[in-house]
Amino acid sequence: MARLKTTHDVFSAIGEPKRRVLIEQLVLKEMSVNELVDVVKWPQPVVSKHLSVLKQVRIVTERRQGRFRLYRIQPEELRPIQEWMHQFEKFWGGSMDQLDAYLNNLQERDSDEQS
Amino acid sequence: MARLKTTHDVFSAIGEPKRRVLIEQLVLKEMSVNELVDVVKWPQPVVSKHLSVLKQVRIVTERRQGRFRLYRIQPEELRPIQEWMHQFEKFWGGSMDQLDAYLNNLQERDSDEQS
DNA sequence: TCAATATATTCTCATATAGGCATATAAAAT
DNA sequence: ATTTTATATGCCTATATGAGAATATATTGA
Repeated sequence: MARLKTTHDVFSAIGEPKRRVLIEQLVLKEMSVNELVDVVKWPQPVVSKHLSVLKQVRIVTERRQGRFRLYRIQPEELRPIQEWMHQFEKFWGGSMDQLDAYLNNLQERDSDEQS
Repeated sequence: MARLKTTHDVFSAIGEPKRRVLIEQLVLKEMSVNELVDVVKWPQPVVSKHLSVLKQVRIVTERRQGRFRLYRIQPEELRPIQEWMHQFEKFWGGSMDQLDAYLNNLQERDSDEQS
């Protein structure tokens, strides 16, 4: 037949670049729709519609507070993606890049505390 | 205006479930089109078309060998996704699941060597 | 050369949106 | 009650594209 709905699949949901931008903002902090509009500079309905998709796939939740609707990320819902990515890790740089990065980070933090 | 092409974006490319299935197979080993058809049981043109998209975004490369075309995964191309996912790791299970797993692994290997 | 095999391409159709615009809804403030 | 503020919805259009069917292309073999 034709294409399939992206609105019920986490993988497709993050396939849309604007939705990734919204996610990147909401990772930083819970925000209202107009706060997001201020940041991304898209028309409010565009933001609301993408949020609606993200809400349907449960990547975000909505919390009402007076006139505002506060959107918050639900990182657990993105786990399937992380898990799907595991299958590639064995190909990557000695297979332990992330660990290296993390250890380096720890070291840097240690030095910071000592200084 | 309207939607954007997925054919030039790694994130959108893996948004399509059938393409993820093909990737999952090609991670295991380089395969020809008909080998893939045998595995997934879809019409050959369907497989070829999805491979074409994956080739355009460079997730796979094609190598000709006689009448066959062997497709091989290019894991580096999926790195941007892995990197994008990093931003969520701090939310997950003590924030250091993967590291914990790795350290445990190291320890086990140490014990093995000692035994 | 001709047939067989392996794969890509073209054409068509159905459908899923992304975004624009206008408007509806809902809560708060006056 | 009326207005203002915050957000969602509905309608419309353009376009992307997944899949089916038929066909084209390319390579090997007889």
